Amino acid sequence: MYRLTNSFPYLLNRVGVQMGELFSRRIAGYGVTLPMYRVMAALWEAGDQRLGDLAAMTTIEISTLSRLVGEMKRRGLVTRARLKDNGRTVAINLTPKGRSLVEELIPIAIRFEEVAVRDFPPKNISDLKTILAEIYESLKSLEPEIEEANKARKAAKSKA
Amino acid sequence: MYRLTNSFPYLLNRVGVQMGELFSRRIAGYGVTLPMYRVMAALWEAGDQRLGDLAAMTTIEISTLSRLVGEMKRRGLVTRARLKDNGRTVAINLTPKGRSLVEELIPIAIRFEEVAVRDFPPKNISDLKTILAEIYESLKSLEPEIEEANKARKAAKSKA
DNA sequence: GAACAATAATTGCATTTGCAAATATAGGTC
DNA sequence: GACCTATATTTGCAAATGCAATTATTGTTC
Repeated sequence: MYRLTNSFPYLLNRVGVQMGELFSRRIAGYGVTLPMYRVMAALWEAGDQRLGDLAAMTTIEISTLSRLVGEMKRRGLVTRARLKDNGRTVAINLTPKGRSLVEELIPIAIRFEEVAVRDFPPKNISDLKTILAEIYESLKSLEPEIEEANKARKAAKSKA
Repeated sequence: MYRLTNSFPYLLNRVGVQMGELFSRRIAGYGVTLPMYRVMAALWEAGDQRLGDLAAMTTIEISTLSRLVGEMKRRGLVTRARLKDNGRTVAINLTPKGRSLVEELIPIAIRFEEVAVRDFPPKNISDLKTILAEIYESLKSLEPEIEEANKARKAAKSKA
């Protein structure tokens, strides 16, 4: 018998939402939101990102991210500039201010993660991380059947 | 060296967002959103929920959920009624229409989960689920230090 | 090199979200 | 049983979100 509360997406989402919520509250005093932190931490790891890449990296929808980066630029946390050699794209980077801020926040993120995983052997956690990364990749294989299902429905509708 | 992309919340969030996005698209043809599915699946598992309990179960913020349930009632998917014996609370349930709809959608959710986990031995997946459930519980222990950190900041500020 | 297609980012607009305040009801307390 | 407090839900309002359309630039074809 299926139970939502034992399903993988449910368990996943619940932890994700909750950790996000707690972390948001923890960093609110620094004047940044969770999505802002994610952007800064992504840039800290790999700077000079284009908007689209940053969107893929952070799983933030691109138009949302465009505006978010705009706000962060206004606040002096990041730079954004069209490239000389390819004016379609834009390069986003941390400012020194953004860098020093994210370097204050990262230890808090590390602390949160430690608390989350402390009851489990490191091996389990690293396995878990590997599984999560691989599942992410394997989700791509669902794309075709989504299209197909929707196409089928559409066809049925236009016939009706 | 810390890397966002190897952090637990990052890997978690990414899979959660992506699965949600794909599932949303898959069920869009049925005229329901992902949050609506979650509410229906929660009620299918355990009906006659109060709003607050349903919020806790689904990790949907309570005011958002209040409106969502209102919309779902308008669409004939759920019932909502103040209790006779305790008029503060409301009882939310699936209608027959909501029930038959969610029973169409659950197999799709099962299918998605199967695809997600098919590359791993069941033992690993059940371990993973256990870990996720336990992590969720252990997050509660972060609450006090969030309060404390914010209190400390506040005190420092008022002194300045 | 003009016209068209493809890629990248931004913006308009309607919807969704979440905090805080308001409302509704129940449970003490004197 | 009036008054205060606690609990549960809803609503006002401002901010965030995401789709679709638009803008900007590059690449391709003739």
